Amino acid sequence: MSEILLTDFEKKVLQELEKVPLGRVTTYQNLANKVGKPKAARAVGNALNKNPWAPRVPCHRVVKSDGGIGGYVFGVEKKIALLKKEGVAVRDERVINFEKIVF
DNA sequence: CTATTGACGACAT
DNA sequence: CATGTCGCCAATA
Repeated sequence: MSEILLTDFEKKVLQELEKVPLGRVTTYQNLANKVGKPKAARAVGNALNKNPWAPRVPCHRVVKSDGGIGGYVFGVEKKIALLKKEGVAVRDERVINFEKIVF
């Protein structure tokens, strides 16, 4: 049963997130900007939290604009582990490879 | 419609 | 650099 229980805003966010290639990370602010609402970074985070396709969409590649790890439905620790595995350097819940961020 | 909440951001201290 | 305060937006009760 596949029905859309998501709003346009959430759909846009998830669609943009799907475009993020492996080994790279994006920011909530950047996603918000892509959906046409550069000030809705907070709402973007909420959208990911409701994300029904957690593993399908790379929600673990989203970090805060200042390099913070942010959050993760399965636990921040899990998110960090995944990022490191994909080639993103992280240290104390903080992304180091800022160059790896997709703008 | 109003109030509350939340994976955020920028700025002040 | 860490913490606190305000602002901004969308979803939900």
